[in-house]
Amino acid sequence: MRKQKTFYITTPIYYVNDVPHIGHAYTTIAADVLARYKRLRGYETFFLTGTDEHGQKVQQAAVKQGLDPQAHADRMVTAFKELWKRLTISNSDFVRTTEDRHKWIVQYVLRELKDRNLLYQAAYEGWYCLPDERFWAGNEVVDGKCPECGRPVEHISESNYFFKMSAYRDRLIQHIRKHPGFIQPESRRNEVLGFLDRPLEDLCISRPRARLSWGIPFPFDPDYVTYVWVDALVNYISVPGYGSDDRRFKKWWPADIHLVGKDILTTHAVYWSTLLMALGLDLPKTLFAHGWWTVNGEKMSKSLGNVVDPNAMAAEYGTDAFRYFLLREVPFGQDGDFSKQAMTGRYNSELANDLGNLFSRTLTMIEKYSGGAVPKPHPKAVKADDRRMAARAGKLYKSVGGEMDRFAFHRALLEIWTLVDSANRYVEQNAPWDLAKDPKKRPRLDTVLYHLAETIRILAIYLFPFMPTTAQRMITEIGSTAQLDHALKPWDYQWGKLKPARAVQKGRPLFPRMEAPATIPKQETVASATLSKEIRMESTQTEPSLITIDDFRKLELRVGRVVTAEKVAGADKLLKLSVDIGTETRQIVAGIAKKYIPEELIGKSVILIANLKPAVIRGIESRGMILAAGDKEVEALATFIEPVQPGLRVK
RNA sequence: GGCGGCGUAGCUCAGUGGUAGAGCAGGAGAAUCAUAAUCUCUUGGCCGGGGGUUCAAGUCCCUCCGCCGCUACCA
Repeated sequence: MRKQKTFYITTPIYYVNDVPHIGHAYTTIAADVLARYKRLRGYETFFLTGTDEHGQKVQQAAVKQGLDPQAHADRMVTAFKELWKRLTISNSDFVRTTEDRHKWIVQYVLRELKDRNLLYQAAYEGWYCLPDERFWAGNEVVDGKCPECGRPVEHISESNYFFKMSAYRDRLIQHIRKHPGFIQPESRRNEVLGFLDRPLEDLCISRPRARLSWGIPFPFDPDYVTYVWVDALVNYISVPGYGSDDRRFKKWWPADIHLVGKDILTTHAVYWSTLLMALGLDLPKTLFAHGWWTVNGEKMSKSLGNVVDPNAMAAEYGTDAFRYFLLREVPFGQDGDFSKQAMTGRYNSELANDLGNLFSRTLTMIEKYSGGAVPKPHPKAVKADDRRMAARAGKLYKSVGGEMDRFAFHRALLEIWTLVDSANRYVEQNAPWDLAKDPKKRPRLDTVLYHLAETIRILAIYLFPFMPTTAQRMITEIGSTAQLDHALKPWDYQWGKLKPARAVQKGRPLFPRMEAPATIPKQETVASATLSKEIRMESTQTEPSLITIDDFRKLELRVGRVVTAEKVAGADKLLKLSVDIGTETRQIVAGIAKKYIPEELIGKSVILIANLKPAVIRGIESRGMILAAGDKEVEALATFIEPVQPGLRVK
């Protein structure tokens, strides 16, 4: 008997310091798509996700809320579990690092490392910021101050356990060179190799209990808890049975793929790989680092208040449409931008118009012209056009499979859409409404309608990993009894398997068209973007990055009208402006000369911070500041949609 | 600073040394089964600048400009 093919896929376990956002959703959805795809193709699949619950930040967050760390973690875990349910995530298990089954194995791993003589005790030295309870590397410290809070740091030395990571540097480099697919995408692989070009140091894997108690105790030294990364990474082997169930562990390890965000690639590529080497275990077959999402072109952050809530998106667009967008919009591995405009654009044109409408028109025609049952095709009425459709559908098995196996989700969807597009063209070219007018053309009409129905059945199979609910609906409404959350037989993918004569059941549109979001007036985005930038600067000082309305009120923002503008001699970026703010005319120096020529600014309304401390720039006094969008270079001045009086308060 | 990558249509990007492409957006038309959804045709490029190799360069080499990523022990 042939051995059952297996597939083991993981997401990172998510740190419970944060509520789930689009980044968490992205990784997990991608993993779910792969898991469903593999199951459909007959692989026994183990799909693991979970939560990482120990460590300093969790402890701090819990203390802040007056909670026990475990209680805090319990609360956060619910948010993740509920989100995965809502996003139809089909994980096989959900691990929490606070569970005994995991803690136990982490201790087993530590003992194993100790027995193999791979641990030693030494002093960990570094600059420590006491209020932040955080270490900083020498090059991160700015003038002896903490780069995060600006308070002085002290050089301290504490005893810790170190893992002899440095010993594995060469082996790891060799492994990465020998297995080009180990780290993907290739650019990330190069980064890791670049990282390994430099000396690799040993890894400090303990924390003194006196400083941090929320962690897994060292089994052989009660004064220490385990460094969270070691704790967390071990989940990939603790759950499938390392140290507890050899047979099960052999079945699943090495993992086929660890899916991670690009921010945690190094920890996986280096810490995890060397730990596995130390334990004498195989490395995972693939480590794939995907990109990050920005929102409306901006970095997502709490202080900007633009964090995308996956729950809200699923509620607004539907889970399947949200899943589709995330995987279709951006080549997997690259960064992407999320915006409601882009989301709605793809939703309407690809899901509602192309796919949803194809489905709708097909079912309607079967109802109208065929009494509501899938007609039987007539062999003699089959034409070249039909054979082309069947051939196109047949090609998807390989082409979609190839792209999926390369983790090129957007290309897999493009492949699937070639069939959607062909089907819409097929409808136009064969015009069933014309065939229906002539009873003699009945065989041809039946054949055309069957081909459309069968195309939909096949589309549903390929769409299932991406949009499970929609795909199953398509299958059911077209009159098939197939269940897509099970492995299909190879012949199920073949043309002609849809049984005729079954009644179709047309339901609500798959994807009702949506109103495009009103385009955000440019000025509005600009103003808020620039404002937030100011706020961001301040907010890095304090722990909760939100400001209160009172903080905001400290800014005296006023409408100004530019009266004169001239270049500042000897400075290529500066303009000297005089700005009418109603009660007076202010002289302001602004760094906008690369973008605007002085003449075109005269008469323009701008937003001015009126209570900014005056500054002297290039010997010219500047009393205030005008708002503009841009990071390093100014891209646009903030102004107003309606004409406004100078001096008016902006709030 | 070091290492790596990118710069092609309004936007997002594809492009093995051999006549510059797709999707979206824009323009024109056809059709009426369909969620006004579809289908056909179409406008639009000093391929970042300069230099070189070659019969031939978006593609190879050099250089400049611009943008981005990595540069570990908080997760």
